Amino acid sequence: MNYKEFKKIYASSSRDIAREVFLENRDSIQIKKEKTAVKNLEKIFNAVFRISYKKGFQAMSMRDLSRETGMSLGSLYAYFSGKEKLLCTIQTHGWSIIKTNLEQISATYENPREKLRAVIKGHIFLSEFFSPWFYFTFMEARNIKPSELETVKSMEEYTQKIVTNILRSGEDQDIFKPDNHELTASMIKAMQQEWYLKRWKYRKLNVSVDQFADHLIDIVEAFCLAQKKLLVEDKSCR
Amino acid sequence: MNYKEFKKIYASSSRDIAREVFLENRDSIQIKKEKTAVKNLEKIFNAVFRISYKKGFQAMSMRDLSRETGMSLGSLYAYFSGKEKLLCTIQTHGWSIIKTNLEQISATYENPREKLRAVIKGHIFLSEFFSPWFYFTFMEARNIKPSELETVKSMEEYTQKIVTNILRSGEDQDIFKPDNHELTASMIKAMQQEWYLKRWKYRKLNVSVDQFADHLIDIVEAFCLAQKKLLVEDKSCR
DNA sequence: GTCTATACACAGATAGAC
DNA sequence: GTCTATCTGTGTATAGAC
Repeated sequence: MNYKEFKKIYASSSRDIAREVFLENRDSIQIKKEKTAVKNLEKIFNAVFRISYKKGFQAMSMRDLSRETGMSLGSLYAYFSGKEKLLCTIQTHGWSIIKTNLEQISATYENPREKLRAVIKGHIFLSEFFSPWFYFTFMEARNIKPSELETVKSMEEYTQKIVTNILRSGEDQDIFKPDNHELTASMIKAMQQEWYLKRWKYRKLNVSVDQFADHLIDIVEAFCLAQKKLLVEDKSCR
Repeated sequence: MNYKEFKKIYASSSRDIAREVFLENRDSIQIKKEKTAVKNLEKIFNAVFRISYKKGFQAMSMRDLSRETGMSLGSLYAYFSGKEKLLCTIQTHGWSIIKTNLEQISATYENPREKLRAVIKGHIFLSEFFSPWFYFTFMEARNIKPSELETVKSMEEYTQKIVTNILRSGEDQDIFKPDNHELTASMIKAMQQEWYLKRWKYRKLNVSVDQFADHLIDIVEAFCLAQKKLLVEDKSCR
């Protein structure tokens, strides 16, 4: 699977996402007309991403946001009870995007090697597709209040556990060599994160998301595949 | 080389660092007595790191800093002309720590394989030793003003180029296999960053810096070493 | 549902006593 | 060299007109 194919299956527009958020927060949002609410939520999120990318969420003032969205301060507060709530909504929904999609991908495959590939690629493609959400959830994680922080930390552990488990079951089937899988999973995660944290770098280097994902998988497989089988079975899964 | 040995060679205390900063900024710092200035600079930096780690530099108020250091607002402004300058000083010095030390390590080795190992480990050990500095330079990079930002970006490229060049020269000597070395260097960097960005995770997993560094090197070598030579020369450099 | 005007808190920064 | 007191701008948030 490459990114183009991935998009066909998973594509959901930023409008769709805004609609999800609207439905989840119907009671706390003062605007009741779905169409207007969704349209403005989309505008707000995009503005938040643009501003926070440059100077961070904390440094973004509500006046900045008002200017960028073209909406007044009063209107903004009709959509969110405050800046804190806005942050929290984006964080929570960001994580739910990651979780939902990753679970779906993971469930699609059985064979550990294929599954590992799918999950690694899937995560990268997701992060490409929802790149502002991914960047934001990572960079602004520090700013959420302690009570919500637990949720975020457990999400982090959860996505890592998916990979760890694949490596472990692959070891049981003699497909992957035995090792500290938790540590390997962390390294994989670090490389995946690289894609959305330093996207500007790869645009400059002219590296496509497919190239990046393939390179990452090559690295992982060079390390994880049981050595003796490497030469013999190399072509089996390609 | 392991972390313990590394420390013996490169160890410089946070007091030493504070002294370096003092000497570099003698003219802009109002306090002229070296001993007091250095002692307080050290206190300020440590406080900045503690507070920014939790909520980010932007969210830290000068009053927070005053409370944490036990110094008054007035005193703080005798050390720095403003919050912006404080940020800039830490960023600049952080990068100079990285650059100086990495250059030194890189110059010590000749053989590409050894050199690659040394540079990878060196970077991780450095980031362990100066972990607040590394974390801060990464997370607060967005907040510096555009004019200084160029310096920071070029530093980023510089450290990556060191690794790219090692891989390239290793390829010329048939030690590493041909590949997109720029991309590989990026991946290596991402994994190195993982150590100081998610230090809490590894403390929790009980993974030592030596284990982490060795694991990373294993991954890199499994991928980079020219395949045919792998089995034959495996023990040569260990 | 969206706007303008404004309340009130707190930020960064400085002056001047000690 | 360090402190307290204070200036001034800007931040978040709300009230109430349209």
